Parts: sequence; C-alpha cells; structure tokens
Amino acid sequence: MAATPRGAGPRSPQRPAAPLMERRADARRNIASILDAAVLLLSRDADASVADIAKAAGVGRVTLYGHFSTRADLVDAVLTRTVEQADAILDATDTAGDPRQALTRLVGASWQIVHRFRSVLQAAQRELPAERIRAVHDRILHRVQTIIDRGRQAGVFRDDLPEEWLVTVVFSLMHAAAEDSAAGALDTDDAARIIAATLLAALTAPGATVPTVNP
Amino acid sequence: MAATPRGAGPRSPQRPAAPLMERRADARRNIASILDAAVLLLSRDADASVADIAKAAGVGRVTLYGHFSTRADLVDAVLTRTVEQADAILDATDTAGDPRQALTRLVGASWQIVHRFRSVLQAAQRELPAERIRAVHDRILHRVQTIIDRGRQAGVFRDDLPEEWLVTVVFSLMHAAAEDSAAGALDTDDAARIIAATLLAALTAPGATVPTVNP
DNA sequence: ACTAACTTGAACATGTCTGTTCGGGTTAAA
DNA sequence: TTTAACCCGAACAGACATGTTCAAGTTAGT
Repeated sequence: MAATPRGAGPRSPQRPAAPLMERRADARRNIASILDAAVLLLSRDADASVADIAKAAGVGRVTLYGHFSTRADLVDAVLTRTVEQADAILDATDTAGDPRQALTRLVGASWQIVHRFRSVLQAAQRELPAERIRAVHDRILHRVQTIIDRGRQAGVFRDDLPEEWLVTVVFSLMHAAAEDSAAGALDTDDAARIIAATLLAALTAPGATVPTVNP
Repeated sequence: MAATPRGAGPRSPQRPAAPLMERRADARRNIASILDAAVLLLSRDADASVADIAKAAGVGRVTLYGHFSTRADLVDAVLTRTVEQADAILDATDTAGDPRQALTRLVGASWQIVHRFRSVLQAAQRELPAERIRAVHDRILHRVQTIIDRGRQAGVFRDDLPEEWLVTVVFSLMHAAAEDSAAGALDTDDAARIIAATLLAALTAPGATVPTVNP
C-alpha cells in the first residue's frame, strides 16, 4: 500500500544555514507509510516480520532500516505514535465534573482506541522493556489516576485499596474487553457501557450504594 | 536442574528390583523431569527453547522429542498438567454457602496458582490456539460461572451485564494482579484480599450496597 | 548372553529473522 | 551538469530454532 513512486527522498533536519529547503518530503512520506503498514500488520500478527512490513509499506527493506535501525526501534515508534494519537483524543475529552461521569466519558473515548490497537500493544509488550512501555503510557496513566484521585477525595470512590491497583483495574478491564470483543464474546458496540458499569461498581466504596449507569 | 551426572549414564538413579513391570518407569520419570523443567523455564521466559528445556531437565533433546513430538505438544502438556493441578486444589475448596464468600474463598485458593504460573499461561497463549486454551480451562471456567450464577439467582450479584463478561472480569483481575505483583507494584501477600474486595464490588448490583470484606 | 526398551550426543536439513553491504537508480537543488 | 539526499533489489552473514537421522551406549529382564 501507499507506494510512493520510485526513487528519491530527502532528509535530515540538520540542513540549517547554507542550503535551502530539504527534499525530505519523500522520506517523511515513507516513514508514514512504514508506520501505517506496521500498525496494520502488527494488529493482525504481533510477530509480523520487518520484511513483510516493508513490503506492505511499498518500501524496500533497506529503506526501512534506514529509518529504523532495529526492529525494536520500529515497534517503539509505532507504539509512541499510537499512544500519542490516543492521548490527543483524550485531550479532547472533558474530565471535569463528577468523577464518575468523567470516568465514564474517558472509557467511552478510550474504548475504540484500545479495541483497535490491542494487538499493537501486545507486540510492544513482547519486544520492549516493560519500563519503556510504562513511560510511553505515562500521560494516559496519569489522566486516569487524576480522576480516581478526585473521586476518592470527593468520597465517591473507594479509599480502602491502593490507588495503583485501581488504575490497574481500569486498564485491565479495558484490555480484557478488547480481547473478548476480538474473540467475538462481547458486543463491541456495547462494550464501553459494560466496562463503565463494571468500573463504577468496582470503584465504589464498601458501604456505599452502587450508582446506576446512564447510557 | 535435576540432571543425572553427565558421565555416560543414560539412565536415572537407582531403581528397586521391580517386578516384571516394564521399565517404562524411566520414561515416566523423564517425562516428569521434562515437564518440571519446562514449567521452570517457561515461567521465566515464555520463549525458552526446547534445547534449553531438555538441558534443564537433564535429558537429551532427542529423548524429549521422543516424548513430545513437537514444541506445541510440550507446551500443551505443561498447560494441561498445570491446569489439572489447579483444578485439584480448587476441588478442595468449599464453594457452597453465600456466593460472595464462596467467590472470596475461590480467589484465595486460586491466587497462588495464578501468580505462580502466570508466565506458563503466557507461553501457552502464544503457542496454542485460543480454542484449545479455552478447552483446557473449561472446568475452572465452569466453576466460576456456577458461583456467579448462584449469586445472581440469590440476588446478591448483578444481573444487568452478560454472565460471560463477569467471568472475564474475575479472570482478568486475577491475571492483572499477577502481573502487577510480578512487577513489584502489588503486595503478593495482600493480593487475594484486594482482588476479592474489588470483585465483590464489581459484581454487586447497581442500587445495592457494596459488602465489606472480612479478612 | 541376548534382547528390548530407553537414552544419548553429534550432525544434518530446513526454515526464518535480523541487519548489512553493494552496485546502481531517481530526483531536485545548486 | 553535477551532486547530495534518498531510494531500490539482490544477496550475504550470522544467529538460532525446530525436527530428524544415526550409530553407539546402558540397563533390566529373560
């Protein structure tokens, strides 16, 4: 796919003073093609080979290695771009107001992404150090954490379990739902509601009454 | 590990002058060694090679292939044995009485196993068809399902979400906890309590009051 | 002693991946 | 036109994994 014509492309940002505009445009297009193809193939098979990815990108394997000097580099770039996209979407999500509703909205916005890129994350988990994955997810983790925090202070979320664990629960259920959905065991369109309903109950303090979900 | 001293001896240690029973006893012992070693290595690295497993078992690679004609065969055997062990433990767990307490007991009994064999399951998931894994887990899945069912009929568990999903939630949280625990983000000894507390809340019907956990 | 069951290391056949090198293109700027 | 930045396919190097074959043990039962 993609398949820019033959030949040339330009390059690096370090062409400052003397020369003029870079002919980098081609390279940029190729990089984009490669990342697109990588997402596509890794989504279907976390073990897709670099050769297959290059072919799918309509690019020579050598060219690919020119941009990503190792397979891990490539996977890292794919993960980073994906997470950034997700983060951008989440930026547009209102997380103010009632923490329970904020969480529900956040789940709604995240679900499509998690569902779609499930397998990419799997590939990353196999190939990249856990610490790196954590780092890439940092902003997103923090977002969830903030909501939970607010909910606890407002007394609507439970305070009797480690906050880290509650964050884990949120991510864990999202990914479990994605797996189930991919396996056909869960209705994709209904998943966000189901996840939110489960999470709200799970995060409610013992002794309190579980809120009903408003679809 | 294990490993009879290398020297020349193909056989195992001493064996009592047996009746006319076959000397398959050796083979059986080797199989056990192989499975033990496989569990050990796969627990540390889901990609451990057959050669490494044979070496760790103190057995020739050829011998291993004599018993498990393919890597998938071996992984399957490991998974099956592990699940059977887990099932045996669960058999000894009382699942009668209040479904909430039954679930709590079941989590308590399962936790150690899940925690310990986390990585083995990961290896299986990579190597075996999902359908096979499902089949192997059938009895265990059914056990959880039964408790949830009882809880719903008794009106203590929620009835507004698919039962399949609730089962997923149970397994998902157990495995998420195992990951966190392995990563040092969750106190292993406290995990069972935390999981149970989370699950009880998650399974409680909207409008009802979340039960407190009794440790 | 003979045999059958069981093991073994070595070596081979195959396959697949990653990463590199090489010689030869294409394009756009200078 | 020359040249720099970029691209290509082909082919190689090295690694490592899975299975198989082989010729040569070892041992317990008969």
